[in-house]
Parts: sequence; C-alpha cells; structure tokens
Amino acid sequence: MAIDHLDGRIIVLLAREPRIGVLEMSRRLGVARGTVQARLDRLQSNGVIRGFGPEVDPAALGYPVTAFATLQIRQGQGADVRAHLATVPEVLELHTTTGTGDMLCRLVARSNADLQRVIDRVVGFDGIVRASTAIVMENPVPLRIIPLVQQAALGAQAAEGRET
Amino acid sequence: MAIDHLDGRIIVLLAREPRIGVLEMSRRLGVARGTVQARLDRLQSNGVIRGFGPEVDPAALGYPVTAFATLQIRQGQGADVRAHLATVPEVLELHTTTGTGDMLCRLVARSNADLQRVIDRVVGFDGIVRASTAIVMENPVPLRIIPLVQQAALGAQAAEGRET
DNA sequence: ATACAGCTGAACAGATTGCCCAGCGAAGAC
DNA sequence: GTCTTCGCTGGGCAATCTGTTCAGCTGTAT
Repeated sequence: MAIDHLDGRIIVLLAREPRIGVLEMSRRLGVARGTVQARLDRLQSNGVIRGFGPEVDPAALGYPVTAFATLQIRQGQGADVRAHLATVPEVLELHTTTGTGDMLCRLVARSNADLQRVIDRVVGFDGIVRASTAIVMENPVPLRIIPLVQQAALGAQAAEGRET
Repeated sequence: MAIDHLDGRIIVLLAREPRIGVLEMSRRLGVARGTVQARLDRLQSNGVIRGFGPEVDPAALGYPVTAFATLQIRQGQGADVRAHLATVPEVLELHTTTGTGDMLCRLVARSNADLQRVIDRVVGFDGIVRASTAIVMENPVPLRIIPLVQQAALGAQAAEGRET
C-alpha cells in the first residue's frame, strides 16, 4: 500500500520534470521501460497519483489575492452551505473541520476590494452564522508533496531494512 | 494578460483529460494544431500554467489525516519559523496571513495520534508562541481551478463584447 | 494603404507510446 | 528441497505524436 523507493524516485522525477516521458525516465532511473510503465500504472490505479492536471496560477489569471475564511454554520445547514459554496468560482477548496469554525475555505479575488465582493457572496447565505477571514500575504511554502513522498519512500526502505 | 475563451477551453480540456496531447486537443477544439501549441506555450511562459506535476494523494501515501494549524509567531522570528517549517515534510503548505494568527499551515499525518507528533514537531520551535489546530473531517470541495478558469475566460469574452 | 499579429493546413524526420514476448532471479508456498 | 508466482529485463513491432518549419489568409491597428 505504501510506496517503494523506486516509486518515490519516479514521483520525484515526474514532479521535477513533468514532461519527461516514460522512456527518458527509465533511462534516468536506470531501469527498464516496462518497469517504469508498470509502476506508473500501479501508482495511478492505487490512487497515489491522481492525475496530471495543469497547475494553474490564479494570480496569472488575474486573481492575485488569496484568503482563508473560517465559517460557522447553523446546525443542520451544512449540506446547503456546501452546495452554495461549490457554486462560487472563487472558492478554490472547502473543508469541514473540528474546532471553533465549522468550515475552512480558500478564496481568491482580483484585489482586496474584490475580496469584499467574494466574501459577501460567500457569506451571503442563510446557513452561515459568522465568518472570519485571513488574507494571505506571503506563501513561503507553496503546496508541495515531494518531501512527503521522499519521507514515505524512506519509510519503506527502512521497513525493508528491518524486515530483511 | 488575462485569458481568452480558447485558452479557457484548452485549460479545461487539459484538466479533464491530462494525457490528451496537443494533436487530439486541436481536433476536439476544432482549431489547428499549431494554434493549440502556440497557446500552450504562451500559457506556460505567461505563468498561467505552472506545470503538469503529478497530483499525489497524501492519503494513498499513508497520510490520511489533514489539519490546518494557525500559528502565532514571536516578533522578528518569522524567517526562522519559515525555515523550520520548510524542513518538516508533513507541512504541505505555509502562508503568512493577516488577522489574529500570523501563519497558517496545512499538515498531514498518518493518524490522529501521529498528528500529535507532527504538531509537536511543528510548534516545538522557539519562535512559535501559540498554535491552534483544526482537523479536517471532510473535503466537500477539493482544490479546484476549473470554475475560476471558466470565470476568467467568460470575463474575457464579455470584455470583447463591450470593446467591440 | 500598409505593416503586424494570429490562425490555418501541410509537410518532415525523429522520437515516443502501447503492446507483445521469452528469459531470469528472488520470494514464498507446498 | 522443489515448485509456482511475481516483478524486472531487454528486445522488437507498428502506430502515433512531437517539434519545427513553411506559405497563405485575415482582421486590426497605424
């Protein structure tokens, strides 16, 4: 279920040079092409690799402002609120959480002024009791997965070591 | 700077079927291959499309628990804290924000128990005054970009309409 | 009127893909 | 100890796609 050292190298390589292709990968990794192909197939059917969708930069689309909003929801209105938020394009993701807030969502906007419009649209819905927003100033660690992959791959290696 | 209707269709198509290739795309969109190729090149050098890295599911790697931590930082320790958090593989992203917290980070862990270890590692650093964590229970809207792309593309179309 | 930028349709060689096979070695099952 | 299974190797095949270039066309801006 977890990943192998070779799997880890495949993912890391793919993350660094996405356009690389199976053949070139097999060359770099020093294994047969069929092996890489089989590993990739397995990683994808495992669900470890969900896909290769393009990473789009909202800032380049004209939405340079990012914010996180914590929402408090009226009891029993969860489903409605979820459906509402799903219709707002500026809502990039939505989580339900434990803690004081009930939901946390990531928003983008064209400007700080525009953020007001987005927030109004987000919270202008009956089931939402209260919202508190934090505007993102800087993003010192952009969404990343490589360190975790390496960690997981090393874990596998360590396990091998112990088991053998 | 913003994107065009055709750009929008390209991105959406690419998001839905990432392995599709330029040729097939040109067929589906009813334009010449060269056009799609030129658009893609432009989108990438624009920075609108950052890349095509594999989307890895942390849950499938053995990290099914996600949490968001809000951190308060001691004045002037920001840089150190950033550097510290960057070394923790379970920290998937980090933002500095306005509001009561100073930073917001996304964490993953192998289990709720393991989350404690991760949080200890995250906050076990001198510059961090306080941390409050919200565990993610559900993810009704996974990170998405398509609606925003469509919005941006429609905006472009509307602008055309007005300008012409 | 004229230059420019973007799109089209076509062509080319070169590289890659998906798929197949037989052989090999290690691990586990019997 | 022997057998079976599994994963990896190295090779080959036809089909497809890529990167690149070209000339011609059109609408727009100067």
